[in-house]
Amino acid sequence: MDVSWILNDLNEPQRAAVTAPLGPLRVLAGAGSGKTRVLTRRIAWLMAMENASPWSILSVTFTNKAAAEMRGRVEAMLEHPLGGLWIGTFHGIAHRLLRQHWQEARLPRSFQVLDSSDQTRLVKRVLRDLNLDDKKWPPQSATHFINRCKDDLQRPADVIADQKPAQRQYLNIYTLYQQECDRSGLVDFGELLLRAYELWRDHPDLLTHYRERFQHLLVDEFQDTNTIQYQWVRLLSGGQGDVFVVGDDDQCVYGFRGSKVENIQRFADDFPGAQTLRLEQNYRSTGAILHAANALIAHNTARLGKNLWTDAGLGEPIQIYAAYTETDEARFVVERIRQWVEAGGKRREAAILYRSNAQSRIFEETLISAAMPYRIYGGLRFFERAEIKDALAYLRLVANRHDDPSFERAVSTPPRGIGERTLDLLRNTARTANSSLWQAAGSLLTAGVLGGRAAHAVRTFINLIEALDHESRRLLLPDRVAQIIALSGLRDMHEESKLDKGEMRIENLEELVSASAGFVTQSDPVIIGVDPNEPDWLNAFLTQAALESGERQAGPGEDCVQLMTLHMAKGLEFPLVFLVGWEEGLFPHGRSSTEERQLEEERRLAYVGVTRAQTRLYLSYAESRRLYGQENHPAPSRFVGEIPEEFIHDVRARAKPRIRVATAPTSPPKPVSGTVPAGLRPRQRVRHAKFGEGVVLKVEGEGYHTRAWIDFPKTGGPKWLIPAYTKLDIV
DNA sequence: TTACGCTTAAACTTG
DNA sequence: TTAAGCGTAA
Repeated sequence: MDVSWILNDLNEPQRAAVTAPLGPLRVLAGAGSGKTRVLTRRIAWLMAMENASPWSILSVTFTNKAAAEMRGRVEAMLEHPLGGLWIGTFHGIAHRLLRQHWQEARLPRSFQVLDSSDQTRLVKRVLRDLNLDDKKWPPQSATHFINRCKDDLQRPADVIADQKPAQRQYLNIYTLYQQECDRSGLVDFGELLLRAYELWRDHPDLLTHYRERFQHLLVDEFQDTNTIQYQWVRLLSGGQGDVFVVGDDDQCVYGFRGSKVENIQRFADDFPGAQTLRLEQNYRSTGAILHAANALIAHNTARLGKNLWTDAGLGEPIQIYAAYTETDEARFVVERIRQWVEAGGKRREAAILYRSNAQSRIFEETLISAAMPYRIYGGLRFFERAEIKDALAYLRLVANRHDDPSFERAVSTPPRGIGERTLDLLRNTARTANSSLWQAAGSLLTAGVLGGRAAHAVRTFINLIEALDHESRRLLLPDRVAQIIALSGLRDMHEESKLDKGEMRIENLEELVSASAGFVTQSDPVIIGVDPNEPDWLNAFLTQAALESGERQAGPGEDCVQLMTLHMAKGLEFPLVFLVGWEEGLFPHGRSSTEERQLEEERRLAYVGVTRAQTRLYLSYAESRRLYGQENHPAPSRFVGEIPEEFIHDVRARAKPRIRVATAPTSPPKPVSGTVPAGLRPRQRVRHAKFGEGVVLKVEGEGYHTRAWIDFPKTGGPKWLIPAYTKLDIV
């Protein structure tokens, strides 16, 4: 059988990975080494050569974007649709399982998915119920505690009761929070994974069924898995079988949300017979950029070890700019982008990458005054906007009266005369009766305990929701959404608003209507798990809204400079990259610089940043920075000092020696391999791709400025070559 | 009950 | 600096 269409344009290690025999396999894929390509080709290989049906393949990614891309690439390659092939995020797949087996998972049939802000609201309510001061017990910390427990497979009963009273209190919060969720049929993101795990753990028959079905398991970005995701993979595969995981331990930058770099490291122990392959050839960056990245990451300990190399020449040196102030830094960056564009480059080829979102403002201002189009990624996403959340609260309440977080939100927007006092009464009633707020409202009305004005307001609200449901029930989803937005009074509220934001909010609400229309036309009922005969589109749409909080960046074609955090840049590449704000306290972030573990994560982030660049890379820091209204004089980041001098060009002379902050146990940078200008001596024999073998006659200059007079007897005599720009192999 | 001015605190982020 | 959260006035 002809498999060249799968294997052509793959290098040797890539080919080895794609064609590896079935069994546990770990592919350590460095930045820019063709990771996604290997994954998609592996799927094609399984189907072509291992006779795998699409039905038997499960491919897991972390983001919806990655899942969509993977699906698209596989479909394009195989030229037919892939019914039965599951490609999705961990959460998406878990959700699908729970919809299918809601009874075994002990969930109500129409359970709702909570997104993180819903979760925070619910936690706040629990804090109030427990009479806890949210100064002393920040809702964020409580939420974090709950999520970390779930990430680590711990139900409240499994949490080891610590002596520390703080732990105890958080455990109380967790317990009550979970009771609330269970009572209202609400499932947060961590719960999706935990329930799906327990579903299999507690139902061996189901587990067997899925083990038999999914013979081939593929996991992308394995370094970012947390404990439960890792255990879920183990459970499904039974510790053996065909498990193909791809990742790069040097790019694990999500430790703060539970991902464990150890998972990729211990894979070989937990999956007996596991093979490891390394993809180390980089197709993205120049030699100088790669050497710098290698040297930087070599300061981390506990790595699996990997050295990226490239065929490309050394390229330009990395340019470091020591700015006077943050304003000067921004001015410098924008000026260099202007030059890039003048020289024929595209604006979209330039990326400004920073550690934290607060840094974007100054660049934004500078870009505006330079009249240069730009796009900032990140920030508020579509489904997280307040006006959208308001509308969703009404939709959810229509779908499920007992959704308390939505009740609370809808009842007070737009203001309708139901305030804190009445709400408190509702909450107390609901808590004592162990019922939802909706039920509490009903019983308070019949009991006649509410004052005249409050009673009227509550009754109006109840009637409104009932009316929204009845009058829109027969409509198609988009019409239904539109009607609910209109009748809820949300639309009027924004129309009457004097702020100019009102107009934009109405546009967003309209966008929500078209999003629902698009959802209906584009979704396959089977994939999203609704009954094709009697589709509950509203519920499915609401789930989608929580699960995919909207990566709908207004994308159309204007040529824009790209601004984003280093985290968001993972997986992307740009010809021209600016890594800004490399200052102690900012990067590494002040909260991370004390603990070695966190510091290493920061360094991995630096590594991710450097390896985003294809041809030209700038690093910059400000000697003086105004931060939170205060003047600061930070030291340059220790990471600057970890990049070898020989790959650096200083745009402005800096004070030397370069500051090297002593870091605890670090291994010395490994010697760089490949095309280093050093090491050329007269009489040395070298090989050049075009001119063949030659002999070095004379070497002039040092480091970047080395040039060599080399005699190529077979191809027309001696030539001046600059090792920085051409690849020379020493024979 | 709602609206406005003062105090406070400040990472990264996918589902 | 700025955005969000809280206390007080209307």
